[in-house]
This record gives sequence, C-alpha cells and structure tokens, in this order.
Amino acid sequence: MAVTTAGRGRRRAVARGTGATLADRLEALERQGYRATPQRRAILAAVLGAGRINVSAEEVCGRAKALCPTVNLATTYRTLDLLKRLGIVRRVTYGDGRGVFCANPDPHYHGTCLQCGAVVDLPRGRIADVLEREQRGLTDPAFAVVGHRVEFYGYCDACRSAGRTGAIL
Amino acid sequence: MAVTTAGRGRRRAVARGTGATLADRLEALERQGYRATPQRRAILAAVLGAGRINVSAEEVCGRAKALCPTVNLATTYRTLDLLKRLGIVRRVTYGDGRGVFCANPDPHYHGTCLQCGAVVDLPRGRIADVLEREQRGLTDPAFAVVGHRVEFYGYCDACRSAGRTGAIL
DNA sequence: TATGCGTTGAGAATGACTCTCATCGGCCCC
DNA sequence: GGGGCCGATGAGAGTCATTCTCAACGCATA
Repeated sequence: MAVTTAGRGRRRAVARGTGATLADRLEALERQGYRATPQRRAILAAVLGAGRINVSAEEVCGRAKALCPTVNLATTYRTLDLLKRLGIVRRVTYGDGRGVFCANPDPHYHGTCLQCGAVVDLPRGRIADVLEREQRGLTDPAFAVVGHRVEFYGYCDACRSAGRTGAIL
Repeated sequence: MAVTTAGRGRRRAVARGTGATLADRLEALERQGYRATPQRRAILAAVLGAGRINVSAEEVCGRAKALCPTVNLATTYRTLDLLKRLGIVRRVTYGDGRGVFCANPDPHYHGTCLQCGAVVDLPRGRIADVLEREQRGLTDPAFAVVGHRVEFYGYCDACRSAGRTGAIL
C-alpha cells in the first residue's frame, strides 16, 4: 500500500486510510499477488465512490455494474471479502444484521440513521482515547477486553433535512 | 426445571438492574394484554436462564423445548420479538450479523468473544458517563447523534481458561 | 355451550450470503 | 506461436437466519 503523506501528523502508522486512492489500493491488491481485474477495479471504485456513506453488497454490485457490466453479485461478495482480508475495505454490520462496506480502513466509528438505516463514518475524535483508557481499567472476571467498537444512533443529514426524525431509539 | 408462574424459592434470575424476575416479566406481559402461555413462559425462562450469556433464537428454542416440548422456532421468534417490543428482552447483533437475546433490559454494553463468538453482558461503569458527555460534544454536519452502543472484543472466561486466545482482532 | 379472537405449529417464503462448477483468460515455459 | 497452468469469473443452487401464511387450537367471555 502506497503510504501517502496525508496522514503525517497522525499518531497511528496506518496512513493507507483516508489518503489512499483507488490506484493505491489496486497496487496493494497486486502486490499481494492478486489480479486487478476490471470487475475488481469496478467494485473497489464503487465502494470508494460512496464516500462516507457505507454501502451494502447489493448496492456495490449495482454501482460496479455501471462501470463494468459483467460484474456479478457472487463476484462482488468474493471481491469484498478479499478486500476485507487485505485490509483495503471494512465490513460493518447494521443493527438488523445486514452488512455494509466502507472504504476507510482506519479505525473509526459509525453512525446508524434511526430513520433510513444509512451507516455513516464518524471521526473517532477524543472518544477513542477516552474509551481506550477506560477499557484498560475494565476488569471483569468473565471477560478480557482487547478492543472495542462504537456505534452511534441518530439521524443522517438527508433525514434531518427532510424533517424525518421521529423514529424511536 | 419446571416453568412456574411465580419465582417461588428460586434465586432471582437477573439480580442486576431492575431486579425483574421471571414472574415480574410475565406480569408485565399480561399487564399489556398478552397471554402468558406455556410457550411464552418457557421462552422467557430460557432467556433468563442463560444469565449474562446472550443466546441465539435457536438456542432459546432448544432450551425452551426442554421446559415446554411444543415450543416451535416460529413461536420463539414471534415471542422474542414481542418481548423485545415490550422492553422485556433486548436483541443485539453479532459481528457476523446473527442476533442474540439478553434478559437484561437495562442499558449495558456487550463483550464478543473473538474465539467462540459468545456475547456477554458487561457493566457500563464509568464508560457510559464519559461517552455520553463526549457524545454531546460530537458535532458532525452529516450526523446528529442521539445515542450509542459499545461492543467490546476480547476473550470470554471459558476460552481464556482453555488457553484459546489466539484469534486476531 | 357457543362465539370470538389471540396464539400456535408446520412449512413455505424471503433475503443475505456462500458454495460449486464449468468456463474464461492472463501468464509462463517450451 | 502453442499449450498448459491456475487464478478469476458468471450462473445458479445451497445454506442459514428470520419472517410470513394459514388452518387449527384453546382460553375468555357471553
């Protein structure tokens, strides 16, 4: 993975994240010995094209089809799984169990819209530091904590703009 | 274990939080106008009997069958959904999308075992206060936060005891 | 007892995801 | 250039968790 200078000021050494372009990620794929086929390019471009909004496998397939008509749903799942294993994309799970994919491989949190179910990337900010500190102090005889994931509930921009904020938590 | 209408003689199944017993919850069910049928009693007892370990619908069905042999998987899902709507049980989703149910209706966090996938209730402790304070300060133009959920990763007691702690995050 | 309706079991349907298998198509060696 | 190897693909079947449908059951009330 080509490490860009974009994340220089960050403490974490994972600079492949927000700064990594489509080309960077395709290069990473090839460096691991996998072919950058037209289908894989289209699928990766589809995930990247969604920006901060996380997309389902079916959505990725639809978007990828517009770029490469031969893309198939099975190939989409296979490719997303491959990209996930290589750390190029992440998979998160909706409250209802549906999986969505995001192109931001850096640790971050997610916001799930209570109204439309959209999953949006959120910056970790100070919360991560606080949680990591607290997590070390969390001593429970029944469970040894090694990491955490936070999911925020709320309303996405589109639903708020449309005045749809009535769903209950 | 027989399904009794009152928790007579039994220790409280869930002594934390509200301290609601099986009898309390059945009463809540009836107060809302629903019948406390043998199947529903068995299903509720099955969830309560799991204690701090959260159980899948299939597991609940299996445990409930031991108490009331006529319990069916469809009835289990229906009843769990009803109990969830009444706030008597909670449903949380595994990382892989599978749903598990817990009898603790109070807000709390969950620990998912990286090795065996078990989901364990964890106390919120100081983390909740810290997160709620931070959450109010989280101003993002794309998302309005109203609540949060934390999932910790780690190793459950059984896996640690057996030395199975090799799974990667 | 009769009636109404909430609840049930069985099994089909659904939706997300995974697997299988024949085929395609780069790449390497001759 | 030709042939073989093997990774990658599309189509469709299979799996798994969950939900829906529908006829039958059984409790409560009249």
